Amino acid sequence: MVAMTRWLDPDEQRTWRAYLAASRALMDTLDRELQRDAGMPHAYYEILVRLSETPGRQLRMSDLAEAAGSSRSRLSHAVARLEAAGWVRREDCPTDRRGQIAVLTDEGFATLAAAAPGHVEGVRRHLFDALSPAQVDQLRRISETLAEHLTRS
Amino acid sequence: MVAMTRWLDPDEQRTWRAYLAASRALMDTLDRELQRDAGMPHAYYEILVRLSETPGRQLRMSDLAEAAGSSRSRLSHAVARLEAAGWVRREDCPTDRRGQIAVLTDEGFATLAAAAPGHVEGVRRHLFDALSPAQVDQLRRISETLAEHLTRS
DNA sequence: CCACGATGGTTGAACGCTCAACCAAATGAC
DNA sequence: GTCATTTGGTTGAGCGTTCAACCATCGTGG
Repeated sequence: MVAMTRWLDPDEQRTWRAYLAASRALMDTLDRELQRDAGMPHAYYEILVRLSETPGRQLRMSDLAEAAGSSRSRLSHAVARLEAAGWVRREDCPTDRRGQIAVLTDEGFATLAAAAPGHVEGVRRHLFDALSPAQVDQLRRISETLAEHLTRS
Repeated sequence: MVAMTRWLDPDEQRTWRAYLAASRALMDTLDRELQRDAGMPHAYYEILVRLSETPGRQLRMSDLAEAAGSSRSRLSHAVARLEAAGWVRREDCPTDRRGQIAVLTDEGFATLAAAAPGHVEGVRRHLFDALSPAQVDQLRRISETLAEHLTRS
């Protein structure tokens, strides 16, 4: 028994293409701005943000990977670079000898603090300024639904 | 005069983080599926799609870059790989000696045709199946607004 | 007609991500 | 206690993207 492909109807096509174009353009723009103004890609910025929000500004590698929506491998490479930049330091975990703890350094925090206003301004300009309050609400619900759906599958 | 940063309020924060998580998870998933099932990343799939929709299945490099939302450089590298795979062929442009035309080969078309059902199924499962018809409509409007806004700035 | 700027496209180096392989430590079964 | 499995994390190779530099050709003003 062959399952027929459930092709996209014209509305879905249009939606999917618009979504692709918009999300690519948005992330490309923000990534370029961040690279230009702060010397780091958005993925690295997000790692620093997650660390900065944590008591002690530190997190187990695994937890940090989960928080940043990253694979272990990606995070490992990323933290290696962030460490070379002096923004993060690695420490051994006292309770689990396999564990590593990534710690945001003062220099990393300062770099983040310097980068944040410009980046937030970018997010506002490129995303929120273009949408009505109702659309922002819709986008939140849609995104939460999708994120939920994707982690369950 | 120093402009104060217009920080995100809690709702906007939540929206932005949900959006980031969802779009990253969605594209990561689709990219992985496409790589596994068709041996190409999503960006390359999209290039083949654009070519396939065109009369003669060919496009000037510039036009193709625009259609695929890609930089010239990215496209140049990508087409080089697609050419090595035998899915695309380059031809000289008869009317402009600077120009290059990317042509989808029969083999490229066949590969695309083989990959499409699985990919479309993925888009449906991971995106449309999770959303109500109203949400799909909202997502389309939001995306079109954003895409428009981003190309104007 | 020619000089100059704009356009079309490519290239190579640097960088980030993915994938699979790998090691070490923890956990659980017997 | 010992062995197998799972978990935590790293590594290196291969690939795709970016950025800046570059070359060739086109179009235009003078």
